[in-house]
Amino acid sequence: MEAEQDTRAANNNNGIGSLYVKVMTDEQLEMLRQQISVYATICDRLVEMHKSITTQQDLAGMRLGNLYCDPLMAACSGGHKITARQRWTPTPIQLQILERIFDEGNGTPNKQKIKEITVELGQHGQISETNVYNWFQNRRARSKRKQLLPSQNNLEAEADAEVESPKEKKMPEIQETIQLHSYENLSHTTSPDLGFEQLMSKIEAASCYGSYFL
Amino acid sequence: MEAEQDTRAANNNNGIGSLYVKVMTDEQLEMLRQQISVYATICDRLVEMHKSITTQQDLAGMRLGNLYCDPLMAACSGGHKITARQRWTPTPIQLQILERIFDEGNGTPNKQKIKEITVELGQHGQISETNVYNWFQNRRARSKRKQLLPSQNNLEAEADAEVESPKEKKMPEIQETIQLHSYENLSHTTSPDLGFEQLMSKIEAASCYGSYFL
DNA sequence: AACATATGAATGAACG
DNA sequence: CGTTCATTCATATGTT
Repeated sequence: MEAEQDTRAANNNNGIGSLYVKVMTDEQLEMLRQQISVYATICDRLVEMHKSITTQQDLAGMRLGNLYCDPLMAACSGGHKITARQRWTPTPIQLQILERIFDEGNGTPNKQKIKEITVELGQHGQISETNVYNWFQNRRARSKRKQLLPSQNNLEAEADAEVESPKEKKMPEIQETIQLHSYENLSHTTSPDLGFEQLMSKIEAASCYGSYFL
Repeated sequence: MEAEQDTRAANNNNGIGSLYVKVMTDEQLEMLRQQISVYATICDRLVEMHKSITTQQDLAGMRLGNLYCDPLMAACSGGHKITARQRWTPTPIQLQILERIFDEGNGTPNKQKIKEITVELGQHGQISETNVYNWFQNRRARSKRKQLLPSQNNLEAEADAEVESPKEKKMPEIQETIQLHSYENLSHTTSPDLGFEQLMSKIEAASCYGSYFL
C-alpha cells in the first residue's frame, strides 16, 4: 500500500487547490502504522494482564466494595449525567449536624443513636447508617491523631515514624506474624512481572512517535 | 474493508481529489489521530490499573517470600531500616481460601481447625494462627453487622458472592477462574475501576478502525 | 499534568 | 462476641 506516493509528499503543502488532501510520506505512514500496531499490541497485552490479575483478585471476592447506586442518583438533576458518586459526601448541613453531635461529647454513638442520626440527616441528603458510623469512627480517630502530632519531625525517615509498637501477644500461640516490607520500595525496585517493564518502554517509544503526529 | 473507495469518494470537496495515489483524506487522517489517541489513552489507563493492582498485590504479600528480619533488624542501626509491615494482609489466594471456609459454614473454627487452616494458608504467604483467628472473628462480626445495617445498597455484593463456582478443589493453588462476570457487571454499574469496560469497547472500536489501516 | 491534602471506607487487631 | 481502635486504601478536591 505504500507504493507510489512519494511525489505527493513533495507538493502537499503548496496552496494549490486550497486544501484538498493531506498526504503523508511513506515514512510518516509507516511510522504511523508502527505506532498503531505497537499500541494495539501493548493494549492487548495489558488487557490480558489486567484480566488475569483481576480475575484472581475478584475471585477472591474482594475489591468490589463500594458502589453506590443511589436510586436518587437517577432522579437527580433533570435527566442528566448519572454522576455516580463513588463515595458519600456529607452535605454542609449534614456535616454541621454531625459536628455538633460530635462536639456534644457523648462519645461513640451506639447503634440506636446512629439510627436516629441517620434518620435526621436523611432529611438533608442521602445517607446511610454506615456512613454515619464511619464518619464518627474517622472523626474520632483523626481528632485524636491531631493531638498527638503537633510538632513531629524527622529529617529523613519518611513514613515509618512510630515503627515498633511493642505489641503484646495475647494469644498463647505463635504470633510470628511479622511481615516485612515496604511495598513502595518493593514495587519500585522489583517488577512484578518482567513483561511489564518492556511494555512500558515500548509505550514510551510509542508516545515519542506520537508527539510528532498528535 | 469497504472503506477505500468510499473514503476517496468522500473527499468530494473538489473533484480534483482524484489524485490516484494512496493519500489520506482529512477524514482518514483525523480518524487515525483519534485512533492513536484512543490507544494512548487506553494504554495509560491500563498501565495505571496494572500498577495499582500489582502494587496492591505486592502489598498483599505476594512478594514477601523473603521474610522478616527479626529482632536482628532492630539491630540494623544506621540509616537503613527495613520497614516491617505491622499488620498481616491476606494474599488474594489466602483470602479466597478463607472465604471458602467461611462460606462452608461450620461456624467458628476451633483451635484445631485454626491450626489446620493456618498451615494451609501458610503455603501461600506468611500467616499465623492469630491472624486466622482474628479474621474469622472479624468476618463473622461484620457479616452480622451488615444484616443490621441494610442502608448501604450493595445489592450486588450478595448475589455475586453466591455465584461461587461449584467447582471443587482440594488443592489450594487451584485458581478458580470464574466470576469475571460479576466483575463485569459491577463495572457496568459503577465500580472502583469503572472504565475497564469502556476501555474494552474503545479498544474494540480502535481495532475496528485498525483493521482498515493496518 | 504532577503533586498535595482531606476524608470516606475497609480491615486487622485489640479490648471488655 | 460485640465494639472500638489504628492503619491503610482510594477518591475527591485543591494547589503549583
